[in-house]
Amino acid sequence: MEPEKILNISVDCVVFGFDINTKSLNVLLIKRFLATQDKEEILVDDYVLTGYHVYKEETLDETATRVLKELTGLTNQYKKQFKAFGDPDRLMNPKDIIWIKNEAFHLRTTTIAYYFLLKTEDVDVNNSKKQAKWFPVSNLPELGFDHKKIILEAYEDLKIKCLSEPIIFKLLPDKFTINEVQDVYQSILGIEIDNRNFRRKLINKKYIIALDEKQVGVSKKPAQLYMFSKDIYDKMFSKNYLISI
Amino acid sequence: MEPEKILNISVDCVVFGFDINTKSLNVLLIKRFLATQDKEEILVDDYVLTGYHVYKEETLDETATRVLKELTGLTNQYKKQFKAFGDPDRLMNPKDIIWIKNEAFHLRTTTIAYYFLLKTEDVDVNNSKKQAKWFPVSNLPELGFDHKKIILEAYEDLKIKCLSEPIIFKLLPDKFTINEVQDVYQSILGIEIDNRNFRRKLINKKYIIALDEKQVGVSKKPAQLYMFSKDIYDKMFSKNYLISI
DNA sequence: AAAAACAAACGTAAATATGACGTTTGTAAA
DNA sequence: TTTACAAACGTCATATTTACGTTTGTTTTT
Repeated sequence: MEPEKILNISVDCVVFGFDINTKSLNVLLIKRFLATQDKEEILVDDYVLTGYHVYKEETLDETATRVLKELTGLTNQYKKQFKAFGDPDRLMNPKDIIWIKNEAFHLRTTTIAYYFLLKTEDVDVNNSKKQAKWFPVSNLPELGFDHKKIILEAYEDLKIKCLSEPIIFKLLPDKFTINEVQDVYQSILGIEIDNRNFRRKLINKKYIIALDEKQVGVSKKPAQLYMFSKDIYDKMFSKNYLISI
Repeated sequence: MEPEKILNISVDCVVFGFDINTKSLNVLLIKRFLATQDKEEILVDDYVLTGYHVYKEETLDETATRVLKELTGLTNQYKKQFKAFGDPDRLMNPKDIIWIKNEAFHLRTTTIAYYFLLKTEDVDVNNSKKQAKWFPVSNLPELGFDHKKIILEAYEDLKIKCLSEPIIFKLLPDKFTINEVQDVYQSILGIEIDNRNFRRKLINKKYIIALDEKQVGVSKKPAQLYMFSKDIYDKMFSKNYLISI
């Protein structure tokens, strides 16, 4: 006889980090643990996203924020809820059978998936209790559960979204060079962009502000630093949508 | 003492229908019923989205498809899962207290929200058991629960998405005129578009095919009919994203 | 001190797209 | 026939894009 199913809601977080040195878009993953009925923890040789079930008095957003903080120590990072995954058979692992009075119940876990955008340099990977590690999106390790699917859907969403909103700057430090912005686009979209045209286009945006500062400590001509002005951007697009039908 | 909470997962559907005659983007809503503890049904004087809880062996997509079919009889319509709503206090109504052995439990319902795109003319509103009715997005009635919020978030998503993907054609018959396409954009985005420029732009798209047919039964010069070729569109954008950084 | 290396930054010309309009055309109804 | 009117076509100035070539300003090497 099939065990009864008990509902469970969790949040899973795809943490995207851009590495400005290797020019690579990465995902932060942890080693997978299996908890058996006896609460013993067994390390399995693959990686998973971090997630947790939603607490009783918590909103979904709050769960995501909490999960990120526990993993990275960071708060106030850009996050987006992009998809819920709730197939009845999306399970799972021995932990998903719970025992009530000697009767087995299957947990059916629906997960609300979020992605975060931040800089790899902001995360102290070694300080984490969780054996967290960065992997390039283009070269993911073996992944547990349906987490590969979740990462790829987050990535697709990011690709589309970064073309219609200036979220790219969440992956860069406050002060950046034109070429660094180009690096992010190239890395996310997997394309080559002509630097001269890209440069002109970006500099002409009103919301890209040239600072009175240049790079320091580089062994070539140091590049001009810029910042992104959210204020100006918001004013420009407050009412009208960019029409490019 | 606070009653314990029991989890529940539902799907709610925002059914968008374009009315080609009134040139209006509408939402299909039903009168709200309240089921009390005694299973008596009380009609409340506001409207709600249609939704239902997710069956035991159902995927979320299947639930959405089922809900749409029960409401409209239609299958194979464009649908998109756009957001999960799961605030702990997002409910509620008397139905959301359930009684187990004289003990009250609160249902905490997380809803996975979908929107559908179709033509109002495809739905026989009167045939529906549910007292379904179309309302313009710009003039919604009093809405129950957090359904106004859900509709508005669906609408925002649609506005952005229709500028980056050709989903607009899901709101139109297979054969349409240029002006009808313009009507849909104007209605969704709430803007005026210059007809001469719009026309030129649209006709130049390779995936807009002129048919050997014209409108019939109109009392003015009958317009040329066109169709959208998904094949051609997919080939054009199969690999590369439209870069407009 | 001069030269080399090299990314940063600037420049240009042709092709294409856009925005803001005016004009013609084809059909049904008067 | 004529009229009404949306459908459909046309034009021109400006802006944007594409595809390249060239110069500049540091640091490192000679």
